[in-house]
Amino acid sequence: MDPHLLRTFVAVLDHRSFSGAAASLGYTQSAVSQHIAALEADLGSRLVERRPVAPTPAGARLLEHAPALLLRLDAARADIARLHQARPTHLTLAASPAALGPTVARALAELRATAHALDVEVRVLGREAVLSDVVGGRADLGFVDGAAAPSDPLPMPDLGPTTTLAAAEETLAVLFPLGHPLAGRRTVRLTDLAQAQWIDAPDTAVPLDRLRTVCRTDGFRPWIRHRGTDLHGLAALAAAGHGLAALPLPVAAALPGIAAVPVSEPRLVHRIELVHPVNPTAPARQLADLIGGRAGSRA
Amino acid sequence: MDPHLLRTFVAVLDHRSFSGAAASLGYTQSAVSQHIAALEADLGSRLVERRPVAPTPAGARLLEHAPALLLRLDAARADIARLHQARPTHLTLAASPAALGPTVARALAELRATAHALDVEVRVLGREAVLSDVVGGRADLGFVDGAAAPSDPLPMPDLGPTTTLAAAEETLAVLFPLGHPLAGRRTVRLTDLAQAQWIDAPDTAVPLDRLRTVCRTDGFRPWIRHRGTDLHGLAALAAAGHGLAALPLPVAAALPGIAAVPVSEPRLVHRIELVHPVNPTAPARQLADLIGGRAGSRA
DNA sequence: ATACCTTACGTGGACCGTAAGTATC
DNA sequence: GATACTTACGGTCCACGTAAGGTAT
Repeated sequence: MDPHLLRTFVAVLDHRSFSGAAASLGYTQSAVSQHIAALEADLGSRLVERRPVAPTPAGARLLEHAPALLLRLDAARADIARLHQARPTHLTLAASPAALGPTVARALAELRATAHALDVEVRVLGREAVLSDVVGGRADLGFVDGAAAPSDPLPMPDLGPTTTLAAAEETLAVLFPLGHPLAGRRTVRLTDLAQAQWIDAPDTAVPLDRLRTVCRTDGFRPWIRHRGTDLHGLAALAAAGHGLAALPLPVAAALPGIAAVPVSEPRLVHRIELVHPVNPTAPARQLADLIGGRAGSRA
Repeated sequence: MDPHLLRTFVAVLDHRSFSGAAASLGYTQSAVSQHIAALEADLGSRLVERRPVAPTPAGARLLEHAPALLLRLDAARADIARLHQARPTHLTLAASPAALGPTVARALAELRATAHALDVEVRVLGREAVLSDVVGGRADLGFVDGAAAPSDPLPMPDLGPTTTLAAAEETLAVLFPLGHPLAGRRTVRLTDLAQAQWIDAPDTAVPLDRLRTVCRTDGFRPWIRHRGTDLHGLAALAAAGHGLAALPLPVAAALPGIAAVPVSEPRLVHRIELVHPVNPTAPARQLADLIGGRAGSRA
């Protein structure tokens, strides 16, 4: 179970092709074939079905472990790298789009007021990409958003040694096109909207499966899919009536062409969590302290 | 970062010796030296201080990742192995000593009444060993005990894909020697005992650092150390006045030579959690269902 | 017929053991 | 000076690329 073999295993199933995986990893098809054969021999099970390429049951099990293993391997390397290349004038943030609201912006402004000559970079990414950037050392600090019951934590995948901190709780809102019958309402009940047409925008809005979980329903079925992390594109879709989406009120209220209506039932908040490694860089720690001092922390 | 290198890295720091690690792994000292050198070259940091052998700061970071990585590697292998060697008439349980109380015993008896010819093996181990046996496929089901606030989960290290279930909540008790001034009390307050002499028996009783956490104090200092998983040995130490220990009341009450006094403050329970892989064997699933049906489950 | 994966084979490098070297107690 | 880790060196095995061989669409 060499990590290289696991990496090509994951790549093969990502690309659904041996040759595609080979190209993306800089191997020949032959090498990829040999990697998969070696893994299958080692584990004593066929892992990949060929033609078409798909995981067998055993392969599916391995797929539950392999990405986490590779991520953690990167995390270990990044943790050690951070020890001798701490650049105190650089700060790289990774954030999901809806996490970049007034709370984070204000704290960042406050930090820059005290620390001049701070070189800040912000990367807007999907949720898993934010976490993998933080864990892999490509970002000093991450902000991830989601919906949850008040003061409940967001569910986080296994991250290894990191620190998580509640950064903000905001009102959750639903985006309606301006002419929509509910667009004028002061509040809406999310459960009433379970059967509506929704935009499946897992990296920008609150993911639909998350809405299903917190509302304990199997509604919120996707009507149109939105990939990427573009809030205005999402707003344009919503404005044109392609479906509904859930966002934090402070972010939603600033979007053009739509009406943002707060959610009253069930009692939910839009929550932003800050994630940083256990040995953060100096500016990352300062920003975390600024936000933590305001919002209260948890392990 | 080959897993073999990580394994010898962990072994070297466990043994605090290159030659010791070599002996335990079946390598020569030379190979171990080369492994560490390869790791250090790969990560660009000295990881191990020699003479005496100890982790450098970078090595300490790696030590936070390496055991979890190796455990998860075993878990992946075990998950796949379980797919084609499910033996429906065997059931191997792993449990920490204080988890093997009446709740588990009764459920097991109930299972054996319905499933005849079931070949049961019980392994009593320390907490981490229980988890690593379950995750590594050496046990079908694990029971881990600990102290927590009522209906709070026990803190679990990263286990990868497993299912955890609250198996029982019992009264927490403190063991006193029979002549002790507090031995006759109906209840005691744990916070009053923070400065007492305690037995440090992390694999048998509730670990002292756990008591410190739930009581939010830095008391509960170890007075004598107890290694292994022997409840009667622990009771003998307590009976002879070598220190106090915390155990679940149903278990403590059955021990000879000591007085078991329930804890009234802070509000704590002794909790037992059941851990099993996501694809359990048939008997393991039956036992988990028996216990889950009685105690209520959680993700 | 043609992608696409597998197998055969040769070379270069990685890994381990033996043995000599070096540093620390 | 003894113990314990490091370095040098050689043999073996493994992993990759090239190229030929299957196989299913």
